[in-house]
Amino acid sequence: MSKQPQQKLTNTDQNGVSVIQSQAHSVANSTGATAGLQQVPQLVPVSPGGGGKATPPSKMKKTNMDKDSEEYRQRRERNNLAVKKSRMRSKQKAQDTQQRVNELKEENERLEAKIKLLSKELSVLKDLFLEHAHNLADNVQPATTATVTPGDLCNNNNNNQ
Amino acid sequence: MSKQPQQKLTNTDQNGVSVIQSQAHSVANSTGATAGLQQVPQLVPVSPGGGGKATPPSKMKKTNMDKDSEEYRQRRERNNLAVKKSRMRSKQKAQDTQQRVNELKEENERLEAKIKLLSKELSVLKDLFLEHAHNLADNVQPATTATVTPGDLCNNNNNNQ
DNA sequence: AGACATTGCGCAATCC
DNA sequence: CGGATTGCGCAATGTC
Repeated sequence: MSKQPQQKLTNTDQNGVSVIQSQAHSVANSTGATAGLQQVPQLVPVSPGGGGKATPPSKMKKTNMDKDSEEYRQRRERNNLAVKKSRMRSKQKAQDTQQRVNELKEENERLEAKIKLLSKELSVLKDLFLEHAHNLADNVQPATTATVTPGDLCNNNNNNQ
Repeated sequence: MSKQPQQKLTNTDQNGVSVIQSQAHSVANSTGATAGLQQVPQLVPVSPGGGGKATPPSKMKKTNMDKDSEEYRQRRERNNLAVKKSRMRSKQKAQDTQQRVNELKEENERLEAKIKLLSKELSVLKDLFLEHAHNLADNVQPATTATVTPGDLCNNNNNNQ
């Protein structure tokens, strides 16, 4: 959804002239408001100084900065594609991460439940032992007076998944 | 640190046609309105004759798409700000999510360790219990196959992923 | 050194 | 009307 008028000429290469249609109007270009004020200092590959490394042909940067250049267009298109891909991946990753959080949260709950269960079991068992110790100490042997039914301890571990 | 001068230059015709306009002008750059960089001046010559601009009931769409329009520039700037903010937030959120994953993973390990411990404890106690039961059984009825204690039901807690 | 990947940013459409 | 989102293209930069 969210479709917007956008022409996606997937011109898979094609030498010769075409595609590039230039519509003259809409001259909106130069940053009008910015009446060419102080421009940010552009970092320049200066360095030669005292004969440093071999400064390669210090030509102008990209002699063909011409947007008309076919090569330029080609590069742009490629980059646009790459950008799209990258963003898609990024988004996907974020989504995955979010999902991971959910999964981990779920598992955490599960584990905590299990801990609770085990703790309870342990507690019961310990009580049982204590009680028994009592009985022994009292020199009494009422067989199973207490509610010592091992069954309670055994019917557990019912969690799966 | 990665600040780069940048220039804007976009054109997307409302028609949906990607207009490629080429203007072989010099590489005049401007507007470095990049994050927290100076670049304060940004005023356009105020409209002469005061500002009694009555919003014309324009039926036409965007008659004033003029980039020169002060209003336009203002809107753009505002939007740019909003965009920046939004993106910042988005990024922050992603980061937080990632961190959450890490935290959850850590906690998970912690919980699992605890489970392991509890399980072990439980196991030991149960064994003790069984042993004791055996003793009792031996005293009461020395049957050979009397080892049919409920233990069989209990030796289970050893399953974890 | 060329190609693809990332990233910051501006623009415009759209959502709310 | 105005901020918030989002898709997209551009250019600088990073990485291989």
